[in-house]
Amino acid sequence: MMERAEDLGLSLSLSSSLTPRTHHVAMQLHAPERRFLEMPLLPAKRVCEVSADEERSSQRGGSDDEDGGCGMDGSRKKLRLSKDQSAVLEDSFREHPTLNPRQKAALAQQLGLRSRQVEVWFQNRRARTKLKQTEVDCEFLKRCCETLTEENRRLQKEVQELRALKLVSPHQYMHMSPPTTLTMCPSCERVSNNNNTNNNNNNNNNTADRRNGVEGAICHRPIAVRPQHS
DNA sequence: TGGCCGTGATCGGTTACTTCA
DNA sequence: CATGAAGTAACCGATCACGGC
Repeated sequence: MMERAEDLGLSLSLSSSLTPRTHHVAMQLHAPERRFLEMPLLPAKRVCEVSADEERSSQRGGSDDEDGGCGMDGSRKKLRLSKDQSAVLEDSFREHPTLNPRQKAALAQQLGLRSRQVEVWFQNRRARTKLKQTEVDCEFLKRCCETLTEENRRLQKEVQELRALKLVSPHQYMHMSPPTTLTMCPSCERVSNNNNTNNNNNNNNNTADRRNGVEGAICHRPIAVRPQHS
């Protein structure tokens, strides 16, 4: 039998390869099983307004009870999960950020919730995890931008100084060693020595990318190396 | 007591798949 | 058999709204 997407070690993040569609495809592989689990045992509508999702839920959930948590006046009554319930859901989420119908039903039964509630909890959890991750990524990129701006400022200043030196003292300029500061990428810290070549740079790339993890993926620029004087 | 925040619930849209004419 | 429309299920982002602080 095919493995579920969540069983393949895929996790939710901005860079995750687990797209909704790929996961959906995985879920679809369980279609017969799903149809069995989702037999409408209690198709009756509730007294209060029934939304499209809720209606789907009552058709899908099967064993869901009738109490959707809304009063006779149609007002929402907010459910608060207990600490134990939250802990179980969190553990389960860490294990698989998405649930197949069987897992959802089992979890719902274990916690005494409707499967729709478990489903909503996971949807909200995924959305809010992604939001947090976006904030973290944003902060990281902001810092990167600041660092690069500062580096750029410094390098421009250095270029200015070198140009000035070239005008004032061409002989000294021609015989000075290349500035090492121009041979290191500030974001991925790839360093090349003065007699390096592009091949050396490429050899360093993989190592640097591995070392830096996500950060290594930020830098796609060629390393700025001052041309050697002939 | 009003504002803020965390969070459960809802809404509307998208996509992939199935069924049927 | 191929095909397009309709139906269904699952998911998502945005938002609402309750309840605690």
